[in-house]
Amino acid sequence: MVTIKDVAKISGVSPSTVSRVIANNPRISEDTKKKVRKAMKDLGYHPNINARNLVAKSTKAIGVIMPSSTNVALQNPFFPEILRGIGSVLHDAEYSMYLSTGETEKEILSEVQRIVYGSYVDGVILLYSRINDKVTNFLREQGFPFVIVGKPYDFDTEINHVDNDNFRAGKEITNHLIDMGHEKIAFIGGSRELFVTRDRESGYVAALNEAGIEECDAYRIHTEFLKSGGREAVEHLMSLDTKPTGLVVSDDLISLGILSMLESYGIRVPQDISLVSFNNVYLSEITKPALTTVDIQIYELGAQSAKVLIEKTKNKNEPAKRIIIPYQIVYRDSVNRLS
Amino acid sequence: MVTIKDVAKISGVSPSTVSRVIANNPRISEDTKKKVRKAMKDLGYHPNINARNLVAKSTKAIGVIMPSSTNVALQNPFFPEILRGIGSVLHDAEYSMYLSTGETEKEILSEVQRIVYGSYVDGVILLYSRINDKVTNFLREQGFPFVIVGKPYDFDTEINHVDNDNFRAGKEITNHLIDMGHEKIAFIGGSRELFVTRDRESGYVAALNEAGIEECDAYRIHTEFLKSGGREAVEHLMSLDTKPTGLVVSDDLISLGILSMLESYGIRVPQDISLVSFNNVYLSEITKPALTTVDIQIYELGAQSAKVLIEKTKNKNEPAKRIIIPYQIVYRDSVNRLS
DNA sequence: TTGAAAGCGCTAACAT
DNA sequence: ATGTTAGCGCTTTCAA
Repeated sequence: MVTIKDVAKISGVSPSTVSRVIANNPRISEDTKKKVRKAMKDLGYHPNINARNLVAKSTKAIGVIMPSSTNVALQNPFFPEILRGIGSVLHDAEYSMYLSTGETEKEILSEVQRIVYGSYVDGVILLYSRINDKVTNFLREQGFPFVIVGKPYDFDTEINHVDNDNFRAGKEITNHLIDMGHEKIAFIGGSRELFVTRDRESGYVAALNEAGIEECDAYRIHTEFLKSGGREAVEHLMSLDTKPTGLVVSDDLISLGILSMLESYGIRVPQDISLVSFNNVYLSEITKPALTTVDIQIYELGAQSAKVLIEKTKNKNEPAKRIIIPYQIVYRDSVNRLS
Repeated sequence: MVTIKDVAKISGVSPSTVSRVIANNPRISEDTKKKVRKAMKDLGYHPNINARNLVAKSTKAIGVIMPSSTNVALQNPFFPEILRGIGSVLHDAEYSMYLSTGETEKEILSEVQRIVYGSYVDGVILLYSRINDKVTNFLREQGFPFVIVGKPYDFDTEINHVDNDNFRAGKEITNHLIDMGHEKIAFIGGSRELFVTRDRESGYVAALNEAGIEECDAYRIHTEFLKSGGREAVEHLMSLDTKPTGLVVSDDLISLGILSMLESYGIRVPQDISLVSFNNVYLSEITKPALTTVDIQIYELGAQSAKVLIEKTKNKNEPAKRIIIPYQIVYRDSVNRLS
């Protein structure tokens, strides 16, 4: 391994001068810089990150916590896309990304403790937000820089987070259905533990209320992701006396399952029932019909969270931020006007 | 920060003894170990990874290179799943994972050089395999431990790789179509640059040949992923005088697009045309119809590659391995017997 | 079984 | 503008 000393020897300066050249210290003459840089190149020198981190007490690395699990919901294309957003910002800032996947909360917590205590990273991005999350609590207690993609279950003025206005989005997309003449509108959401689900559902309820449409419990369904859940939801809805003519579904992935179930039942979208959903994952474009859905800008969600976190790691006094990424409704073919 | 010295002071031993306790050195008496461990716990001591790496000249970390890009193909659920497989093995081995995403080959190369030269990681997993890849070349020249998920374009006896037998899989799934009475079978694949595409296609061709079915160029289509590509493929195929009755599609994601296009044309699957594909991403279960597809065991692909790589980093003399993960055909509803 | 001392590669006062 | 020195937290000879 080529060290700073080798470079120093070859270029006839001291190690500290080499170090200063690396840091591009302005008090080093251009001449020496040139000389040293040449030596670095000739020798193929690259700084050893561990030595540097040791003294700098900073790693220029961010930990990303991705709740992996056998649950297929986490095979969501959401993740590669948000990683892409994070990665892009980190790359520009010359930070690295440290990815932790863990199945259980306990596993995740011990991972996080390891990387925090061991100075692996300067900050952490949480790609999930659960009610009463131990990881969040730990990070908070440690005063360690972190940011949540989504909404913290508590202390939301103290905790950095990047989110959409899911309430408003839920309301707006429901209103779209109402504007198109629908009144019997059902909501199909994922786990109630997740804030996204709750917020989107509240928006849905608010829209109904404002429009003077009575909401009914039978129209609000929570399902685990995908196939089986989709089946139950559709079966339940279709067993009702007054069947809905519109569906607000809280995730494109769930919509896929629903779409498939509806087809089994010979119910056509949008002719027989209209459907809107959330995320605008690329899949929503290639379903039949293509989905009218809320584009939540996943990439941006990732990019902004990385940006906020880096600021925070650089300046511990940076106040906690809440960043709301604007959404946009993408109108496609899954909604019909009810005449 | 609590250091080894603090622990030493509290427990009344020397720093080196503490270090030995951490390493669980057998020559330290159980008594001292107990004493030291208590002190570590009381103080909340955690080893500083950078200091350790610096002297150990090993990081117990693996770099994973994920070709991110705006190309939606990379929003493939394949990635979260393979990361899950890798993460699980790394976690058990107490390794950490560095994730690098890069848009261009140049960007990826410089990332890889940075983490290799800077001793960020002990080894690298490449989540892609391109023809004449600079990154592969670099790693090979450096003699740096790495493994490719897929097939190396060259030196495949010298390079660790974990792959499926895509040729055989392609042949077998095509044979399934043939067994079901199909003769006019088309192939729709992704980029020809990718070995997966090539191998699966070769398998398809081999099956036709063995069955004495003449292959024709008009039946072999290569498309970029998803929507637009799917459209062209279907339009082309349906403009033919003798339209195919069977389709071998090289990726579930492409199949989704194709399915959607076919439906636009009023062509029913499997009544009018049968379709088989590859990967068995969870989506293939919730399409209408559910897809008959090759389960390539994505999780296993990731887990095994991590395993091989860790072995290699621990023992540089470990010979290069080629690991073939068995596949399995999952029969669902997208194929009809032709009578 | 334990301690003392050196050193991993780098940065950052403090000198000059 | 550059060199000298100390030290980051840890592991590992070498000595006892």
